[in-house]
Amino acid sequence: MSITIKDLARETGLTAATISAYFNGASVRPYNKEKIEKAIEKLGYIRNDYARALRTHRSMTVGVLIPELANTFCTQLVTEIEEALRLKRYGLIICDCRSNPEREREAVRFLQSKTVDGIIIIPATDSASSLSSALAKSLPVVAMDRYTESREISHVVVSNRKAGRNAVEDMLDRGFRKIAAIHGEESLFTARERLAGYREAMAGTGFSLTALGGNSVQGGYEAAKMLLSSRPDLQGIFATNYEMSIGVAIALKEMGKAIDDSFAFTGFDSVKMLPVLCPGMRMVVQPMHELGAVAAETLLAMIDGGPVRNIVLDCSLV
Amino acid sequence: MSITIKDLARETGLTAATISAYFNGASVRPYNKEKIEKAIEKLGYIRNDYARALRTHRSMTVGVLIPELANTFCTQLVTEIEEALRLKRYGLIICDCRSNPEREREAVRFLQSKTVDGIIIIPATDSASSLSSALAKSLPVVAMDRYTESREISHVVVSNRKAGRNAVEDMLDRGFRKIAAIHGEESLFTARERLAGYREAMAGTGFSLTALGGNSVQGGYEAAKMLLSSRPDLQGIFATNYEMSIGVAIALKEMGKAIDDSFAFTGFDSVKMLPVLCPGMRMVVQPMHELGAVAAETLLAMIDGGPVRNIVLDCSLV
DNA sequence: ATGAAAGCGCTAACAT
DNA sequence: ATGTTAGCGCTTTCAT
Repeated sequence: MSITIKDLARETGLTAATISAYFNGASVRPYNKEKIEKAIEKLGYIRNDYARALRTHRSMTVGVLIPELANTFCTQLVTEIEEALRLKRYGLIICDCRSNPEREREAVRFLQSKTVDGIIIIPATDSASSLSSALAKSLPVVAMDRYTESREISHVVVSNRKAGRNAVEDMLDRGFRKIAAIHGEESLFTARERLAGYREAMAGTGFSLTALGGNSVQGGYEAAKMLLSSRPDLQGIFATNYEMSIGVAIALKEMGKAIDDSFAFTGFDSVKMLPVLCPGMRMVVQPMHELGAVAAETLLAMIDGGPVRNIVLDCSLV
Repeated sequence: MSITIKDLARETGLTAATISAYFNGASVRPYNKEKIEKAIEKLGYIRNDYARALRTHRSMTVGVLIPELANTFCTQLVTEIEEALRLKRYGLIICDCRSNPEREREAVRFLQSKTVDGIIIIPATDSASSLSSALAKSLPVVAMDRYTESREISHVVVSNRKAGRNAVEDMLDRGFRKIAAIHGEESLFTARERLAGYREAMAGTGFSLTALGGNSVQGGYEAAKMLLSSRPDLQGIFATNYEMSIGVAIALKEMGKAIDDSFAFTGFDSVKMLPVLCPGMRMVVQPMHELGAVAAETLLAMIDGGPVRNIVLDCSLV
């Protein structure tokens, strides 16, 4: 079938154990080392991770489980995680579950059947129930973006409420008063928290106006149009996620509403798109790089027996 | 360590071989079947794919290798592929290589070390050299989106040139004459072909105007602004990929240029964004679902000893 | 520094 | 229908 360590043994006249030793950094006579390397090259040997993992109970790969591959936030995060793990010589198996808890559960089992050393998940719901099979085996798990109710897994999230509060306070500080929020379903942890931040900031002003944008471009667009036409006195909009921010920006452009002394717009996350779509606006940006790095680091620490950690990172306003 | 087939054997009083037979669909006494299922449930058994693959030389997983996780086209395609493979009970390992040939090569080896049964790749370059280690082991490979020079791998692509030609001919048919193309680097197969389609369609008109948009939102935006301001007589724009189409749409909106009898815009692929950003425009859309399905099907056929196939699918104009 | 031998969890003859 | 046995490719004592 495939080239194995035995083929290398035959080729070099050494034994499988020596070849293995070579791969695992034990000392090998320079002369033999050279022979081994030549044989690897010649035969195109690639180590079989399955066999290795079977023996060592370490696969040097971690599973990353996200709700949607189509979601920019998720893929950005995965990219950062990958970057961080690759430095530690860990591989990645990426799964998505189409925001479907049933599939999420399946995916966890898939990852376990590949004997990953740990899982980083952006949970599709606030529940950790799809992780039960992993937790039963005390497989290390790090959840990102939202909290689950589980105490056995680490969490790496941003301070959504504070980010929302800061964003709105910044608008207030600049003299805008009548600010509306366009938010996602309150069943979502992040949407709920960011909206709570808006409410905290607005509490003193006596003004409050919120519209559901369903976390979609279309939803944000429609909500913005609705708000702007029904409330011509509106002085600002705060949108609580990427997609809705895009929708709002499109609506503003379409209605000829400029970002100036009389109107402010603060969106979320849309670093690439928004600056060209809507110059002058402000944005809450999540520390993607740090999120990925910290999640990776936390997971690896757990794999090495480290404790569960709950880490909250701050967003910045740009 | 983990729960193994032996634990099931002990729990049920049967032998490992019987449990294995159960998993592989052989006939097992109903009474024992029930006992096995109960034990699986009780112990939370998850089959170890590594051990299984080690024995069977089939991992029931395929590798999917894409240039960028951040690229919508890629992730959409992966989603479709996943959908198709899941029906055949195949799992997926997704890798991205940041459009870096060196990483692509590494990723291929990573996938091989996981003994995937085959690879579906959206190549980062026109070369198949990063696949050499896979081809050396005659691992089935399907390339998507662009051709490579290799005859050992299957290709599933769209008729880019024809799509470009059709798109532009459609504009010509509607009476627009002075049509410009905003295209990507000609080193890219798809960009080159789509531009060639534009040229073929425009050949009879005596008009030709092209601008490089670098396949980015920003690039498309700038190219459109440049074209529109330098050529006020322009009657249409054809943008040859997703990102540039978005950029063009933003530019049009910003310049107050409407899609009407005097101006046409045809973009590429942006099914979700463009309709809200720029109603009335036309779009070339690639048959994502079919692409994914055909690629999956072709790969599975190859895994079962089927031949190399080169498949070209048509795009539609919406 | 290298070899011999056992075993990781599973499947595949073969025997019963 | 089930048990016995051997072995997939690798690592890991334990000898040498």
